[in-house]
Parts: sequence; C-alpha cells; structure tokens
Amino acid sequence: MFERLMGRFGPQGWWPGETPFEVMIGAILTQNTNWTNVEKAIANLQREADFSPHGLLALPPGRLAELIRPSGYFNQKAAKLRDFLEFYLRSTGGEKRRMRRRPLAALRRDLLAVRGIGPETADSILLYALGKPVFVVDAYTRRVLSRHGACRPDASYDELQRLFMDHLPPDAALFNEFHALLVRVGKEHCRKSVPRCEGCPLEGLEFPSP
DNA sequence: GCCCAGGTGGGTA
DNA sequence: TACCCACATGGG
Repeated sequence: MFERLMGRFGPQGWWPGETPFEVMIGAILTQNTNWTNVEKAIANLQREADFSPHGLLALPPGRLAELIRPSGYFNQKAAKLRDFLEFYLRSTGGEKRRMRRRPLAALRRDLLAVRGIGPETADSILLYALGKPVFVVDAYTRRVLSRHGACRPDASYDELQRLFMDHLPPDAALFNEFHALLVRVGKEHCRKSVPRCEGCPLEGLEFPSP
C-alpha cells in the first residue's frame, strides 16, 4: 500500500505547522473539522495572542473561543485548549524538550488523561509534534482500508493501529508519510459519497482475510 | 439546501 | 460493552 501511494502521490510534507507547539494546537483544533478552517483559527491566535502557551492561557476564555470560532465546536475546543495548555506547561516546566524525553507509554497515557484528547489527537501529537514512532489512525484510515478489504468497517482504533505497527518497522518518518498518504487517497479516491474508488492506486491489492 | 470535514466525552441500557 | 447524541463553522 505504502509503495503504491508514495509512487502515485509522493511525499506529503506533513504536518502543516511551524513548531511542535503549533502542531499540538492544530491537532486539537482539527478534530472533525476541515483543515482550512483550522488555519483561520490559528491565524487569529497568532495575530491576537502571539501563539505562546502563556499568551493563550492569559486570554479570557470567551475571547479564546471567539478567536477559534472558524474551527467549529469553538466553545468545546476552547475548554479543551485550556486544559491542554495547563498540561503542556506542567509537562515542560519551561523546558520544551522535556516532554519529548519522557517514556512513550507514560506520555501517551498522560495525554489521553487530558480532557479533549482522545487516541487520534494523542497519537497525532506524539508522531507529528514529537517525532515518536506511533501510527495515527483516523476516519480515512478506516474507510480506505475497509474499502479495500484490509479490515472490517467497524475495526477499533487499537486494532487498526496494531495492524500497521505490528507489520512495519517503528519508523516515525514512515508512519508520518503513510498516514498522510492515506488521508490523500481517502480524499481523492475513497470518498464517503462515492462507493467506487475510481482510478485508485490501491485497486487490485490483495490482503489476507482478517 | 445538503453533505462533508485529519473526534471526543457524556449519557443510557 | 454498545449505541446515541451534542458540539459548529465553512467549503463544494
């Protein structure tokens, strides 16, 4: 799958964010939301609050919600962002590299304990912000794989994650590209409304039955 | 107007 | 565990 996708689309250059911190904020804001809407919200935060953890946390909660309005679910996401910012400051204690140095399993567990961070957001932060070899599963991953008979349509997050991580080397660069490519092919060929994958580069691949 | 978008947490049985 | 639901904007 990876070779076919890479051959068709080439490197995707993910994640679209300047700093690890920006990637983390983007990971929360993009939950069930189009990335272009997230870009508007991030632009607002950069313009109005210098995009620093302390700067964002210093905003009145209502103001924060107003700034991220374009990303949708803005009231919920404002509360999630504040909870995450508290966690971020606690975890780094002013020393940004501290989070990256922690053992992976413990860090993932602590991320999942933050209100508003579920498995996909936690793993996106681990992989795309911190460079950890963790495979990110999302709606596209499930749809693309089930369309091509590589998993059941109702496969769980952990099940899908294991499918990749048990069969690939723990390589963050590989996981980064693979997930981004799955999103790309999901958008262009395995769309929800189009049951046929017209011209899909994965056409004809065979998988062992689950 | 309608569908969709890089989910998550709370409630209920 | 297995559903069901609220949350919300913006683009095609």
